Amino acid sequence: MKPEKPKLALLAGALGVSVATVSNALSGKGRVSPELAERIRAKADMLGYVPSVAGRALRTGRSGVIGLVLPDIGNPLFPQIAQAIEQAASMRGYGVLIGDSRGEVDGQTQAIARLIDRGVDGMVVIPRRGTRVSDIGCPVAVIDSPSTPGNTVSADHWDGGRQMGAHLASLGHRRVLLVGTSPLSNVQADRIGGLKEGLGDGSITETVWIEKLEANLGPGCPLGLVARVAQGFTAIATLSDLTALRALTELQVAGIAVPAAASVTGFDDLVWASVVTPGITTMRLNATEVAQLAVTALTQAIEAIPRGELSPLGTVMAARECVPMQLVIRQSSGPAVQPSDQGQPS
Amino acid sequence: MKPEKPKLALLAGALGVSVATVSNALSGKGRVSPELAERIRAKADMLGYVPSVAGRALRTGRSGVIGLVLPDIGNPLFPQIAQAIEQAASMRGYGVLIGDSRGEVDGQTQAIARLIDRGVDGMVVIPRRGTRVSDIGCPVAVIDSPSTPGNTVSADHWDGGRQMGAHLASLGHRRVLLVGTSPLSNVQADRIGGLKEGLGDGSITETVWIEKLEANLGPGCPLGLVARVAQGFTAIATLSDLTALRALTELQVAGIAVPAAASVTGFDDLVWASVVTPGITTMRLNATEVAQLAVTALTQAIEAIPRGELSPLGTVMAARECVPMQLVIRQSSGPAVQPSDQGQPS
DNA sequence: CTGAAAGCGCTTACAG
DNA sequence: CTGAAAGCGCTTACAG
Repeated sequence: MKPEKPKLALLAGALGVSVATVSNALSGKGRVSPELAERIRAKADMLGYVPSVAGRALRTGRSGVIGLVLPDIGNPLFPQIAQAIEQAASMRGYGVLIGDSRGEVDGQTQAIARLIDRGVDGMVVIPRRGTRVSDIGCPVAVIDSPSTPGNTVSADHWDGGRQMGAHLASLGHRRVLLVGTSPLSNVQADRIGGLKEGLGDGSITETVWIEKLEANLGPGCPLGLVARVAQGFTAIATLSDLTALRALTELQVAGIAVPAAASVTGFDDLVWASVVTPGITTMRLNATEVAQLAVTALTQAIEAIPRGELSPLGTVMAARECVPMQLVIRQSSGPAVQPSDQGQPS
Repeated sequence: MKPEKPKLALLAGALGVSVATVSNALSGKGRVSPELAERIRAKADMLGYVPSVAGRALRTGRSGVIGLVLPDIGNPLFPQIAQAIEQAASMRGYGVLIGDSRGEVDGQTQAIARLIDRGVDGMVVIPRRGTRVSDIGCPVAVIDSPSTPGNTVSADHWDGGRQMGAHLASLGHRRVLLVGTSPLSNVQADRIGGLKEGLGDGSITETVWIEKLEANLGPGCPLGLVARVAQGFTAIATLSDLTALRALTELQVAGIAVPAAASVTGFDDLVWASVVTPGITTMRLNATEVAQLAVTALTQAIEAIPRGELSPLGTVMAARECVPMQLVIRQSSGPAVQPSDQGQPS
């Protein structure tokens, strides 16, 4: 039923002009009289002509595809970022090829290599903790934290921390437990720094790294928050919504009311933050904007490469951008309880 | 520094043979003496030769890329599936292009069209609720539920429900509240059916659809579970881990101990199910196996198309496969409380 | 067993 | 303003 997928030659034949002219008309390179161009465009639409990506790629040396390299699935941010990247890319006419690191240590390197072999024009990489993206033969946009050396686009994790710290301080919290997973993460380090700044000098903080805790007590061990609250901590400021969830339920089960007896906060505004009771106060990450910046910077870097040249080794996009995070206040944070306890922090 | 990316001609030149022979040797089509083939392979490895996908695609009419069409981000299953698909595909030499439906109604159709225009050889689609994937011009593998008409690969959601129902029945639960989001979902309908079967005739169930509840009470409204427990329901069997989380925290905040006073179960074993206290009893979905089946069926369908032919309209893979789900018992389910209440279910 | 040649569908100097 | 021709890097009949 459906007619053969139309090629350039078919279109040209149907119009009685050369393929060169059709190509020029459709790519809008000028060189064609307005009337003819219009006729050609109309016919192309009518026949549903779409240029073959293979033909174009072979001729131009550009695939029109970018790669998206992600750390392993552990990061629940993945869906938002992936969706946002895809949307931003397709608005600019690029496809997005998945390059998953699979949680293996050198998975990232392999994923990058696979993408290069597939001929991507460039890639967006969200590096694994502690990894640096070294010179690879194509433009790269890195999404990480502002304190990452080199050019990256990121949310302003430090300022997000500062906002959250200020929020807690304004509620009267002076003794705050900070809970993260790994001190090696640039993102988490930024958040911690901002949190301390926002809480101000009058506050006492202590930091718990789950990775270390679990190395001793086993995965999924209790975080010992009940004891911490007894010690006088009035707020648990976590560095991710997943940790916040863990903290929230650990307290609830022990009969410690949130936020009446202790506040709990998260980061990123992931799906469950708003679903849980009480809703989790968190910092929203605007994935759409981060993706937009990354893709814009990347495609500009790609398109800046002169035709036919290979990209300079280790091209990294020129941008260094930072988008603000936004405080989302829900019920899990409230006024600090009166200090009714004289225990020392251990 | 790095040498030019080697092309076939370069390899051939370096070895003093024709490009045809190099091509034949590397593709293992026979036709080349074992010794020569070995020499060619060695040289190719040494130079790091990787065939240009564009050249190959143009010549063979195959892109070596499959599309992955996903419903909007709401589905937290996304990461697992995407990762598993990518892995299965790359094992078979295929790349994976993202096609996100963006949550719009006709986003799915648009995503499919974009992928076709990009020249994918076939695609895996996880359809939006109620959508049927109609004839599109390439092979398709659909991941949905076994009760979806047409060929699909899926987890055995019905049997998963049955297992969960049996688990609850064995703990003495006779009055179980079923909580899902939408009755239009094939997956959820299967799970409900299985649940009822597993609970057996001796049980009373009632079903709550969050979509309807929220249409009246607004998004994020309480599920009214406290009242249900007072009515004598001893278990809340939800159809997803996100709903389980919502139920769990709603009960905890009201001081209803889980599982001492009521059990809560979920589905899919998503990341938070094991992080929360108490851990959520759930049915694990083996995304890796589902993806493997889908990709295998898809690539077989692709490779069954004779060279140069376009795929028969609306080719759908031949397979209809189903992988079992696995019960994961955690602390959120326990023995039913003694019936101490004579209220009628409303 | 090996090679010369054609051609996949485009885009782009170059002529006219 | 328009067209004829070359060529991007492969694979595949077809000859030898």
